[in-house]
Amino acid sequence: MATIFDIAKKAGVSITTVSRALNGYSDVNENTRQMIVAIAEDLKYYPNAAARNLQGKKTNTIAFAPRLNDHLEAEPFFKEFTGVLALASFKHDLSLLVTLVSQNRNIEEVYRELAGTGRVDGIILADIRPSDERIALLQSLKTPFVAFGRTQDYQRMKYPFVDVDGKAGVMKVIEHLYKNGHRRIAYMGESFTLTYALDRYDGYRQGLKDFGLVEDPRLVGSNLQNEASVSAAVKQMLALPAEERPTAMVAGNDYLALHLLEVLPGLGFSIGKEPGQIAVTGFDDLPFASFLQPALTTLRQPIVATCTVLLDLLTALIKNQSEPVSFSEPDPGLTLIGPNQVLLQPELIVRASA
Amino acid sequence: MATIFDIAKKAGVSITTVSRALNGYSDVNENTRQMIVAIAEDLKYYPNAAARNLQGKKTNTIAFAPRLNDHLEAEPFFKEFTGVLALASFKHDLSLLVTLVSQNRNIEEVYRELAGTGRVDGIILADIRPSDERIALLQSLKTPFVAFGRTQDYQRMKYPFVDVDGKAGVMKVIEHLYKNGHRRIAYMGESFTLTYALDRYDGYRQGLKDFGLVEDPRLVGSNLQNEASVSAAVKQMLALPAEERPTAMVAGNDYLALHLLEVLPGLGFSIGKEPGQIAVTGFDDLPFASFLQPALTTLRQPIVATCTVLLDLLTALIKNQSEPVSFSEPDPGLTLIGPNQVLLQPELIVRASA
DNA sequence: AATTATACCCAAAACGTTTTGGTTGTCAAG
DNA sequence: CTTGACAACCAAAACGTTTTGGGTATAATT
Repeated sequence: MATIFDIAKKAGVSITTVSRALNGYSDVNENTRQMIVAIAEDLKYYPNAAARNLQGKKTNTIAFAPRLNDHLEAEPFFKEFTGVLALASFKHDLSLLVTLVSQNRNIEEVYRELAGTGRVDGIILADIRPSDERIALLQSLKTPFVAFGRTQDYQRMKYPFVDVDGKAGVMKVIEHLYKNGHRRIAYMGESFTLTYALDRYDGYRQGLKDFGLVEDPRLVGSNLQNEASVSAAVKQMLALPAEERPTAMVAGNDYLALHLLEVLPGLGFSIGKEPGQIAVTGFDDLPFASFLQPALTTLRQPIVATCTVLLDLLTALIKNQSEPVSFSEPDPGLTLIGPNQVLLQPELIVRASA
Repeated sequence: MATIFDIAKKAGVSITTVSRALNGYSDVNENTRQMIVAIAEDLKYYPNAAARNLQGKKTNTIAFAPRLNDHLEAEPFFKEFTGVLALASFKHDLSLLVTLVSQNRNIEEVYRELAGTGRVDGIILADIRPSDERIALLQSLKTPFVAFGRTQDYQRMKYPFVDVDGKAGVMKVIEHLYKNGHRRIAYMGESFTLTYALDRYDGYRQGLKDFGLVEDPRLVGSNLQNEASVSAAVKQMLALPAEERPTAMVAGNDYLALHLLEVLPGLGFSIGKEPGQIAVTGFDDLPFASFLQPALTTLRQPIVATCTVLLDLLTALIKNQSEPVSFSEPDPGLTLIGPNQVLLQPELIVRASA
């Protein structure tokens, strides 16, 4: 690999001049520059990223460092999200460093290593919990970062994030179901360790309240993560006396909804919006949702918009523009709920299942 | 950020000793080491990655640098693949640097930058073409790399790769169709710039030949990439006299098959394996394939096995074990067709559509 | 008592850049 | 003829590690 020294020798100038020529400084003669550039091309010179970094230059790389969930229920969403984020980064001319963080590993260590040691210019967090140590850590490290999701104390902590309004989303679902005549609506929830899961459940409770329904604990499943647990929860609910059974089931994500579609027919229940059928809804609108049988009524998570805004925020922070930025893809469902704190609305996609 | 100097000062030793203590060398007293480790923890010291790199140390990072396709037909596969690769890298304790390479950008530049400048320990290529400049380039740079897919001259070039045997796969499909009575089988192909696409088409031709069928150019679509082009091709084929029409359509990937499922009913044709219906097959077995209506008969691409083997090969190369390695997930469908050249068999998944 | 071995430590070089704080020479203005 | 401005260049420091090639005690061996 050719270095700046090789070029300097060949050109008969100092390495300073080579560096400045290549970086477009004005204090080098145009002829000299052209000669240097020609030699650099000839030698196939490309600057060593590590050396450049060590000088505190930008890496043009951002990290995506989600905490890995033990249950891989969220894996399809992870793949979708990562893919979209990679494409979005590409549009900003950034590389994406994907570093998964295992649960049991020392969280602080991982993020300090990412933040403080010149590997990346900024970090995107995901899988935020109601109370998440990582926020304060990254703030103290003064690394540009944006979270996908928020903690409970987001107002006080004033960190930048993008979140999808799961609560409002599920409330829309409840409204939809209520208007279709449903009065006994069950909630099939995932593990409640992450904020978004709680948020969606919150939407369920608020939705019921708004329509004067009371929450029946027997109609709430939690910590569901695979077909077995869904099946168990469903059986319990459907063992209730006919008039106490749910007529609709709101799932915390598309995968749980998918399991419902698999389990219910086996128990002799039909799924759909007709009277006598059980209505089922999901959350995310993953690519398979529209192909399910019946097609799944769900909330579409605006993944592309999310990634776009995440990157808009992060690149602004990296450039040290602490002021709120304007977004490259302004969205009707976008609200600024604080400085650099963005809330996006999921879209209710009504299909055949509810 | 604390540096090695801060620790040295506090401990009253030289930076050499700090470095060696932290890196587990034997020439430092156990008491000294413990003191140094304690101070390091206290100061929340984490070594600067750039500095370490500059010394030629490993980065524990590998790059995934696919060439971006202009048509995004392959996008769902890209997402799936990237996600699985990230998870696989995680299991090897590696970070994954995703760098998309745009078509029009100077290819050489990108890969030289990745390879020569200490950002990553190795590279995974994808979207290989029959003749692909990148292979020779990376070989000349002496960077560890593995390709997903192969060039035409893979025997001569002797570079490591993992490929899925698209030719054998499609041949299996043809056999399946033939045995179900089909004699007029159409092929709906994507753009043929990438090797795998040609390979699949090759399987189609060979399959026909094996069963004594002759290829009818009117039954071959190429360069299909969206619903419109699929629709046009289909209409042309179905405008043929009844006895010359295809009774089965083999698509080059699941997305094209999906388009077929959308287009055919609108033209008054039913899809399935019954006489009178048109049989449709895909390739990839993306997550949605089983949910299509009718469920798609397709070839399952072993993405997890592919990524596992890619990483087995790459980590071995990084460790300088040029010898073929043993694979952590030995697969029945795995063949070693050359040193470090692995071929995996796709699995025929028969569902309702054919 | 002199030599050798061993344990422990360190100064300086090296990695390849960018940045700092100059110097030198030329030309125009005074 | 002097001064100042400007263009063009450069030596050295800096970034934070690891590695090289030692050194200096102390203990063990002759």
